[in-house]
Amino acid sequence: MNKVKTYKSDAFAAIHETMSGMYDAGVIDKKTMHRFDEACLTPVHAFTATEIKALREREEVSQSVFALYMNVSKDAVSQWERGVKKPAGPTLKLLSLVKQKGLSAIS
Amino acid sequence: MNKVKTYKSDAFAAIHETMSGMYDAGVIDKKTMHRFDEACLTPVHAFTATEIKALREREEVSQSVFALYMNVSKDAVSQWERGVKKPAGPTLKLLSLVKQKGLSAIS
DNA sequence: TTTGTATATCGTACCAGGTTCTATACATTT
DNA sequence: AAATGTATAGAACCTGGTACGATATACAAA
Repeated sequence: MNKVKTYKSDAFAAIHETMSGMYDAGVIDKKTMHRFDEACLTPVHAFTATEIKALREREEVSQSVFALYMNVSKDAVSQWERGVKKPAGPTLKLLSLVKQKGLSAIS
Repeated sequence: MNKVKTYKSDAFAAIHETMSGMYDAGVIDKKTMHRFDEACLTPVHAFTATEIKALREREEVSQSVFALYMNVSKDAVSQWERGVKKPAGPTLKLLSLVKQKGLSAIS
């Protein structure tokens, strides 16, 4: 974390570089830098079955196509929307990305 | 899939809208439209343990921070890089996104 | 009407990925 | 010397995701 990362030019990159510079300059410590990384992440909250279905229908795709984007089976999507299985971990992360940035964010 | 989606203005959106228009006009059928959706997705290939470690080090973050981005435990990242566990499904999708667009793509 | 396609539900069963816990080791920091 | 950050290691557990059918509906075309 000592070097300044080579980011694509977006808001996040700019802020991160600024923070990295502050760390390099000794203005903030590693712990703060770590907490900053946490703060930068999109919050990953749980999704209810109906929320997932609403999200998919907002994107106007079928369960099959939605499954393709998420890289899961169509059965998985069906089970999410019926409350049979509850997505977690990386799956929640993907759902959060779609909710906040749209399907194109993960295409 | 009948209506044209309200996309953010990027290349993918433009192409997708064009394709949707072609579908609405009857130029292409549903099957083609579906195959188009597949083609638009970033290919999700498997990752070896060393590839994952190299990817993380390219982004210059620790296993803990990388785990935060992926929304998994730090142990999970460690297991990936040692070949103990092999990520699949949604996890592979996230790794692919990071590889092709950088960590900022999933922040 | 009949046929075919696309979509979605339902049930079963299985596998393995991810979690949690603990312990160890090393380098850096204070 | 003590504390912290990073990474490895192994074990047991749980459940998410997969795969296989079968069923049902809606809609368009033959």
